[in-house]
Amino acid sequence: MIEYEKDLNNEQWRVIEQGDGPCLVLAGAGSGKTRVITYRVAYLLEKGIKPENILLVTFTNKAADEMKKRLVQLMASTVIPAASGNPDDSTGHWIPNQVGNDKSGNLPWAGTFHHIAYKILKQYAPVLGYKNNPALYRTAAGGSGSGFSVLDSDDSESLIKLCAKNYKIEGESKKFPSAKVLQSIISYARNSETTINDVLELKYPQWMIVGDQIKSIADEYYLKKKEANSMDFDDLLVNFLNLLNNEQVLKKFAEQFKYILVDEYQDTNRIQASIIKKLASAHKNLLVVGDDAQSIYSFRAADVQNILQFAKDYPDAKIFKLETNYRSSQEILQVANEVIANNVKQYKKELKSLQPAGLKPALHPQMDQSGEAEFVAQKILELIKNDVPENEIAVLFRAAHHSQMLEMELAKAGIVYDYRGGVRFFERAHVKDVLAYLRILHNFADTAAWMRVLMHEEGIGPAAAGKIVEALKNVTNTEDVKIVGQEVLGEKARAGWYNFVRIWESMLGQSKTDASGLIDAVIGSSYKDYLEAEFIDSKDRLEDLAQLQIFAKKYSELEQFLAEASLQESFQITNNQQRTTNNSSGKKVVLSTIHQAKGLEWSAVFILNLSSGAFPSDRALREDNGLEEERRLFYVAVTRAKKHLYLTYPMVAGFGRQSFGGSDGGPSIFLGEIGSDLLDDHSLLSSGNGLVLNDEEAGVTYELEDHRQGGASKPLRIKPGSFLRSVEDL
DNA sequence: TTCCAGACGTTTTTT
DNA sequence: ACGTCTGGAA
Repeated sequence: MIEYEKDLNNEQWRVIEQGDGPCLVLAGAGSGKTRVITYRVAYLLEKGIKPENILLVTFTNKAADEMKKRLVQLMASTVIPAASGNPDDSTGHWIPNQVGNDKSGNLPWAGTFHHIAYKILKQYAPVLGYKNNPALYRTAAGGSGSGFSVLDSDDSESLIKLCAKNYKIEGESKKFPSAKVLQSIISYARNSETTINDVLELKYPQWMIVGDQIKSIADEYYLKKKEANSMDFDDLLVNFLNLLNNEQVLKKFAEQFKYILVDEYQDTNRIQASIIKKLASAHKNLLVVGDDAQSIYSFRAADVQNILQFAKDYPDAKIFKLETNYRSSQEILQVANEVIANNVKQYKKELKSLQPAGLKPALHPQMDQSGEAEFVAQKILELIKNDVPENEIAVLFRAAHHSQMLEMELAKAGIVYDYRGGVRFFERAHVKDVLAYLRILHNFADTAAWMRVLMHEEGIGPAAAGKIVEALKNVTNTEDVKIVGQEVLGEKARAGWYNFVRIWESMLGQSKTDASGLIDAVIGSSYKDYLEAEFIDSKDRLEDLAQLQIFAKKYSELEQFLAEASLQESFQITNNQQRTTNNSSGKKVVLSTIHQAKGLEWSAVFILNLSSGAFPSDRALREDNGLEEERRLFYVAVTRAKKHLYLTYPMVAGFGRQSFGGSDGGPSIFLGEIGSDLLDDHSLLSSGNGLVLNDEEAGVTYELEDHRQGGASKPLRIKPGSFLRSVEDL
């Protein structure tokens, strides 16, 4: 019998034991959802289901890794019959292989939608007409696969920019959406399975006038991608779905995946739901887990309707609710419950805490952003002194740049922190540069990569690079590449071209499958000189490239390496090491956007910048259902906290940036949705920049300094007992 | 055509 | 405050 039963409560156990057929699990925040999924998989394996017959889809790579890790741990301590894996001969215990090594067959397929799509498309893309220049493309080991490139959003944006050039001029009005906007319009349309017109109407009404042009650009972009033998993130999903429209392919995979589990179902979009429906069509053993209250990815076309309508899509679905919360005190949950109750479209859930009574969440307005940062730093020191470990403390914020002030303050206070977010490793310019060199070798038709590589050379700009790319289309062997530039370029650009040829030749001197060796060739070339000449931080950049090389060593196939780099996979570098300093314990306070904090928990959580304009962000409010989504975001933030929750906001907007992103003064409307009895409200007891109030001495008039306008600070007066929410109240 | 300097507007979130 | 874009000079 299963030994791990004792870890579970009844709610959870019922889900794990549920029989076959479609099933929806509404898992409230902190209800142990990850545990339920991993235990369910373990349970299936124990029943004798083979790993390759189980598909586990997660939303992020991080989540996939986490699940695999937990599964390995779980399985290591559990007796699994021979049918499902490789039992150790002597003990009969299942011996897990390395995490992520799914060739072992011991772990089920687990990954993001994009990852699973890539894995299958790698094999079947030729069916959809993707293929590399056969004269140039040779893979080492038998050459399966079509050698397509995966474009990340940067690449796709620059390709779109190329397409848009021709249409911009035609538009009579001077205004035209930027490549970035074009990309998000095109992408949103594909992910939501709607037309460009629909998207414009819904999200970008101001661009409806150029709808026809945008449509043409989208068509041209589609062709360009095809020509470049490339797929962007959306193509991975769309093509995967198309592939499943092929009877034979569908049969193979629908039969293979006897059990399908989808995590974070509330964050799936239309295409993803369609894919799942196809894959589950044969066996119908589909378990989706999610919390509609935590749907925070609508900007990626995530559609809450998927989870809200699950029972309609799968009429015989069983529905379970997990409402026991293991994480937070009742005081914290009450705040979360009360705020989320303002949302109309949702499943009603009442989170029940298992924790003993605790502290009320505290509200601490501060004079301005620096006061807020100072306050947080001081409180963190206090918490640490009271034996809350550093890694049990997190500061969460709406947008990445909200943390700037705080970072300075933490550094001053000597608090070590770990920043989640910022420019991700594979998105750093120099990393992308080097990858581009490898990409042109792997997929000769990869226009985006060629442009990137060529434009680094002196004298070669967009025009010259474009000419070369055009000419390369007629080239059929690697030797002829060298003479292309001579034919189409003018005097000035040629020197740059010869320089490129030198790099190209040194790459050809390496084995084509050896990513690490190829990176060597690039780092050893004039690219290094370029880095050293152009950037003060060239040392850091070269260090990054060394890291990239170490990472590359794990791969025996160039194709696999490049794909995983594009999909941001299996590579967690300690982000921005210069932003942290070493301390002996290695424990660090976490700074994170709320989005990235999903699924995590800390003993103490600060939520910054809860001011109107910043959170909910003005921008989001302009969208349909924007307010409800922001509210869910707030809900996610609050439910990360186990014991201590601090809410702060600056009463004055920062200098000079009132009109943008930052706060425009006054508290977030979400704070107003919390009953005052639920909060430990310090609105009258704030101590920030020059602001010292004490409401115990009622009857006195307090003086405080107004630091707005930078210069001469003048005293402000406030009557004791008045409700000070923002400086405008003064 | 490229390159540079100054103007501009800009920021939510992720695969 | 920063990165991207535009317009003009080389």
